[in-house]
Amino acid sequence: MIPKFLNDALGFNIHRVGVLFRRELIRTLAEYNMTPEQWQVMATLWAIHRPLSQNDIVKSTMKDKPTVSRMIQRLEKNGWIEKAPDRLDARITMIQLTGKGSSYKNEINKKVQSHFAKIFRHLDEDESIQFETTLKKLRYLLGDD
Amino acid sequence: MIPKFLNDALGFNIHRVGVLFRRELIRTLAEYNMTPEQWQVMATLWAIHRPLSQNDIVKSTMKDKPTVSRMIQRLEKNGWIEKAPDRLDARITMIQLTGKGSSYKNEINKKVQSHFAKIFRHLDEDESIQFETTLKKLRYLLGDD
DNA sequence: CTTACTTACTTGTCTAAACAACTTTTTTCT
DNA sequence: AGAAAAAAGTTGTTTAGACAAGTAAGTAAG
Repeated sequence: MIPKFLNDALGFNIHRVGVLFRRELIRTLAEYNMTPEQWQVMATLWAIHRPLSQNDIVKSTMKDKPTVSRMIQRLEKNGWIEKAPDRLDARITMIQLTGKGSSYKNEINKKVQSHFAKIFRHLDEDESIQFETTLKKLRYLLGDD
Repeated sequence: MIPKFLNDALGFNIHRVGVLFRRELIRTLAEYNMTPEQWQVMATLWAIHRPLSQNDIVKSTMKDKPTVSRMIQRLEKNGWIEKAPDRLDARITMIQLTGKGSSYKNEINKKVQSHFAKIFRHLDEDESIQFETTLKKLRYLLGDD
């Protein structure tokens, strides 16, 4: 049984660390005019190597449809991606990287990687693994599939 | 569907758990027409037992001045708090609970407590403590005072 | 076939975070 | 005392999340 004060502290600290983490990432990505959330979408496209429907992006990013819809509009406006209607199903909009979108993959990912690494190199391996395990358990408990 | 490197990134998981946690809290608080962020401000006022300046709230909630300014406007509009100018320093706006704001303390906090408890009772005590320790270390590393 | 349902996506509204720029009031410095 | 700096709040703009409601296209069922 976890003491009441600890429950509070856990919820509070998770949120607080998440906020701090995001704030640093904002500054890391600012020079590319890209937000952490947009990076998340780009990282998915970079990883999968093929066009994805908006709905695929909804599923893989844990964002809702309106949020993805508007993020896609902004990524398109900034020239990172482009939309193409699906040939077989007119409801579907496929999203693919532009030349610019593809070309920045390594540069941006390298910066983000070192942003992550800068923080986590201070944790030893056991601690990282344990932390990760608990996070994944929490994700599961919170119904994240 | 989530790219593996992303799924494995600690930073990503921290954020994801934070988002899931907040989502549940939104539903817990919806019946009071209160957001998790507004609850955070109310919880601070409930805990301190005396009026706070907006700047005190800025410091204790890790939010910036514009965010707090507008949150205070909404909390006031919904009758949870009221503003009063400071007698000695005309720059300062003191924030205090209304009767309504005070009266809901126990009811709302109880709901939030059980929201937290529902998740964390699945972690044993050692795991909770280790997790908490790592979170605090990360907060420190991220420059949170 | 056409009515109903489902899927994919968009639009609108509200709240919040980040950042810049601003006003007003107080403090500091010379 | 007067100018400069700092502190406390506010306002504006952009992005994002949550939720409700909508459109358009495809599927299923009578």
